Amino acid sequence: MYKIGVFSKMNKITIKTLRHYDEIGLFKPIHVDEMTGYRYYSSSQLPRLYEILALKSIGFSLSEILNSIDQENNMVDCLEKKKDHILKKIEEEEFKLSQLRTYLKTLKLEGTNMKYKVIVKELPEVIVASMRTVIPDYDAYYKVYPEMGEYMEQQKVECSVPEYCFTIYHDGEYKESDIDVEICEAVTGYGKDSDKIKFKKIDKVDNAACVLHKGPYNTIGMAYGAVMKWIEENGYEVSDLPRESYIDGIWNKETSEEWLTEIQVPIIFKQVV
Amino acid sequence: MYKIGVFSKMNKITIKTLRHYDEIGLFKPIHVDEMTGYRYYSSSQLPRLYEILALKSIGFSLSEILNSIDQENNMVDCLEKKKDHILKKIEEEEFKLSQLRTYLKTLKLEGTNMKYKVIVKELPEVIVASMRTVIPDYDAYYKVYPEMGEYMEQQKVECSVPEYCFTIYHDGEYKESDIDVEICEAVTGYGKDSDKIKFKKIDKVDNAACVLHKGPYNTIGMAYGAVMKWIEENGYEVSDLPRESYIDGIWNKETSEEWLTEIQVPIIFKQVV
DNA sequence: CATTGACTCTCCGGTTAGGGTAGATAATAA
DNA sequence: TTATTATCTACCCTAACCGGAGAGTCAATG
Repeated sequence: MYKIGVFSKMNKITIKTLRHYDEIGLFKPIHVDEMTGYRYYSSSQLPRLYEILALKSIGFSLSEILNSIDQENNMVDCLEKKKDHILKKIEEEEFKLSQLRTYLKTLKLEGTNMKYKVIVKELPEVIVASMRTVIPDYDAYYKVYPEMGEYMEQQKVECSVPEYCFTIYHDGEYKESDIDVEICEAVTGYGKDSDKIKFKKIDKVDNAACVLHKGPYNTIGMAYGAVMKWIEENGYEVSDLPRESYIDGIWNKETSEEWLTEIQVPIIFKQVV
Repeated sequence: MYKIGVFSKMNKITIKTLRHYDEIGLFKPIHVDEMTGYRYYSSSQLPRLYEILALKSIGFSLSEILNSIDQENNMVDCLEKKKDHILKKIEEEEFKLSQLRTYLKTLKLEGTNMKYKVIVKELPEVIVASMRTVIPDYDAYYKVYPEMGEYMEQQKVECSVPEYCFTIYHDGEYKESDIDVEICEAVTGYGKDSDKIKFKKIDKVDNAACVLHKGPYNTIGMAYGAVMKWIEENGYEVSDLPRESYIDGIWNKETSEEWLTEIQVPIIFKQVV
C-alpha cells in the first residue's frame, strides 16, 4: 500500500492525474481512509494502470478507455476505429502542411503583397435564374444583366438572402470576344422559363476553393491563377466549372478599387493512383 | 451591411463563431447598434475574414492569428515554426499508429490473453548500492541479496522511497549457470565502498520501454520477448542493458502468482539513415 | 395597432485532461 | 510540542466554440 505521492513517483504520474482518474472512475485507489480521505494504492493495480497508459499513448481519450477497457471483445473494434481516426488525422496534418508551404511560397515570392488567401468551403444547393448567352465582349455584361432583373420582377421571383449572383464561363479557353457566358442569380423559388431565362436547381458543392479578388475586373486573372496554383499544389483537382461571384461592384461601390469578387472553384481530392 | 445571420450564411460560419471572434477581438463587426447590440458586418471585411480562415485551416490557434495577423514581418517566422510543429505532430501520430498496430497484433495472436502492455517512461537518476558478482544459478540470488541489506544497515544507508531494486544481467546471452549479475538498490546517499558493494550514481534514462511481468520468474522470458518485439516494431532500438525491477516478490507476497516484476529497457529512437 | 414568428442579444454551463492555488487537516520529524 | 511535509477538498483556468434560457428587436400580417 502506497500513499499517493510515492505511487505517483513510482510510475511517473502526477498526483493531479491520479486524483482525476479516481474522480472519473477510471483508476480508483484500492483503499480510501474514511476518516482522512487519504488514497492508498497497491502494486497489484499496476497492470491496469499500465493498460490505461498504453491505451492513452495510442491516443485514446479517457472516456474511450473507460468504455473499452473492461470489455475485451469490442477492443479490436475500438482499435480499428482508432486506426482510421489516426490515419485521417495524419492526412489532415499533411494537408495543413501543403497549405502552409503554398502560403509560405507566395509570401516569399510577392513579399508583403500577399493578396490571395484561399479557403475551402461548401457551396449550398440553390435555385437559380440562369441566362446563358454569348456576349460580344465583357462590357456587354452590363447590358444583359438588367434583363434578368426585369424578368424576375415580372415573374415575381425574389432573390435569396444572402444575395448570390455569379457567372460561369463555358468557353474552354480565355476569350476576349464572343464569350459563352451563363449568368446565375439565386432565387427563393421557381418562375416560368422564358426563351432566355431558365430556372434550375444547382447541386450543392461539397468543397470549393475560394479566393477573393478586390478591385476592378481587368486584373482578375491573377486571382484565377492563384487559386489554380493552390489547387494543384495541395493535391486537389478541379471538378467543375469555376463560378465568379459578385459581392461588391458598380451597383454599390463608387470606386472600382472597392469592388469585390469571389472565384469559387469546385474541387475534389486527387486520388493517388 | 449585413446582420449576423446573413453574414454567417454568406461565409459558412456559425453565428456562435462570429460572436466568439468579436469577443476575443479577432474579427469585430464594422458597426454595433448601441441601442440593440445588434452586430453589423460589411463585405469590405471579407479579406480579413478570409485571411483568418486560411490561417486557421493551416492550424494556427486564434491567439496565434491574433498575434501575427497585423504584423507581416514576423509572419514567415510564425509559419516556419508552425511547419515544425506540424511535422512533429505527424511523427507523433505515426508513432501512435505503429503502437496501435503492435497492440492489435498481439491482441489477435494471443486472443484475450493480452498480458504485456508496453509503456514508455523516464527512469530518474538514482544513487545505488551495487553488487556485481557471478552467481552459480538463479537460486543463489536469494543468498547474495541479504548480504546487501546487512551491509547497508551497517553503513547506515537508507533505501530510497519509493523502493527501487533491480538487477542487470551483464552476460551477452542467456545463461543458466555462472551468471554475471549486478544487483542494485536505490539509496538516499553514498556509503563507503566495500570489496563487494560499491556506491555509484546511475544517470537518468530519458526513455525506457517498460513492461510488467506478473507471476513467477520462470516465465519472465515472455515479457522480455514482448518488449523487445515492441521496441523493434515501433522504430526504437535498445540503448543500454535492460533492468529487471522487483516490485512484489517472495518478501511480501505469499503466492508466486502475485509476484510483480518490471522489465525496463532503455531505448532511443532509431535514426532513419 | 397589435400580434406573430423569425432574429438577435447576453449570460450561464458544458466540452478535455488535467494545472494552479487556497485553506484545512494529517502524518512525520525534531 | 512544534515544524515541516503530505494530502485533502474546492474552486477557477485552459481552446474554440456549442447549446439553451430568457429577454429584447425586426418585419410582416391580420
